[in-house]
Amino acid sequence: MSFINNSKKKIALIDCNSFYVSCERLFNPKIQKIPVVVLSNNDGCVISRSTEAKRIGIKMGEPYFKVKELVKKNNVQIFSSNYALYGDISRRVMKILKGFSDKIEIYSIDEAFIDLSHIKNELVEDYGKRIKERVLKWTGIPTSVGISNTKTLSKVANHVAKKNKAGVIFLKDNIDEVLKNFDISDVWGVGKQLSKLYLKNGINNALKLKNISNSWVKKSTNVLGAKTVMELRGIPCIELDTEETKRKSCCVSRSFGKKVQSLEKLKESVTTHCLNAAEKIRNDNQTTRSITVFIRTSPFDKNRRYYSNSFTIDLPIATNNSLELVKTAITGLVKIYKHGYFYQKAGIILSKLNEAGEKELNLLTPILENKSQKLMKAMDLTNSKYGRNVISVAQAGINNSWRMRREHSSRIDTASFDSLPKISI
DNA sequence: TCTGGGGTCCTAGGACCC
DNA sequence: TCTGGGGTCCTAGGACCC
Repeated sequence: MSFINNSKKKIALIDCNSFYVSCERLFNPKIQKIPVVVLSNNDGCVISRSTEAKRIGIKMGEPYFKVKELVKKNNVQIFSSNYALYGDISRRVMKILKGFSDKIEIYSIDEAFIDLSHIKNELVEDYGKRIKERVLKWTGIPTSVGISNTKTLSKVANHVAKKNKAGVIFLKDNIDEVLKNFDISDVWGVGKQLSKLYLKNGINNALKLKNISNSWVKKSTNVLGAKTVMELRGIPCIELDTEETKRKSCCVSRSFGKKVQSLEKLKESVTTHCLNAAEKIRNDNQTTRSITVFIRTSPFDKNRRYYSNSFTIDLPIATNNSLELVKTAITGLVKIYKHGYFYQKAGIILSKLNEAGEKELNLLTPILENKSQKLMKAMDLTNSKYGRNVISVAQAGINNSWRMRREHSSRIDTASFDSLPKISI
């Protein structure tokens, strides 16, 4: 029997405030104090809001067309998302965080857990403040820091820190008081379905969830539900994942700027997605043994019949060859395409990913691979040098009418001096 | 007119085997 | 007419996350 002393464990969650908005603000002094929102791909939904935008009632995830009035009335600045920019800023933030603890889990583009167990209790809040200050000073990105002894509690602490002036909370005493005022649906790991279940049973805040009986949770939910409860009690159940593991699947999909009816146009988009996915896994030195293609009409359109379908094809030999993947995906697409529908989205998923170079036993592989590998390498090199999709395949089409809308892009490029704000003295 | 995209993990159930 | 039990592996679909 072994004892793990968890009483000293301290996990910090550093979360960038309104991350995408903050990134846009770095390069645009005029939008510092006014309401700003960033839209999802295709200018579809609101996915990042400044405090000012939250205050005037723009909700997270709301479709853009529903808030257009509000936007107009309040002179809200709108941006299409620019993931190249956000990814770049994110890497800079994470690099700084790594300087504070090598036990770090980069949890998403805008947040990371770090282990601060080595810092004494009485110093840890100050340490959190130093992290926040350094990230702000070196990147310009504001963050909130929540510290407690499990990941779930540090999420709670972070929530509280976001509303707190200092922006840093070490949640150690009065935990129950905080949990009592913490909405059940805001608890990490409690989504729509679990919320519904808990509310039905009178569990409407985090404290009630913490005090629920073990047998009830196990019976009514699953292991994840039980883990959340334990974590609220201060017992670490969700380990810090410090390994930088490679992805297990790779999905590329897009909604269309305009609804698509023809098989030809669907082929163009599926081809484009395949090329991008193949490039991604080649970048990670991976190969795939299974490709899924899917298409669907809009689930929101009540006037037309809904159709959604997918087709998965297992590949006899693991590959990351663009041409081969395109060919396979198209045969799948043809099987599920139905004439007469207004398609809204298409995509592909590569799964059963493996490390490339783990050779399979097949006599033909070496000869076939050599030639195509050289072609792929040349393609990737050209595209990274001269811009994405400079080299493509004919099937992907050009000037496609189905491509996504992106009408509010700031077009900021961190590799270009032109993007820097100019100061006149 | 207009409603994102990319992941992970878990579970139930089927296929298969001895 | 009677028709086991237990194990593994795989997959699709659901729930959750940001």
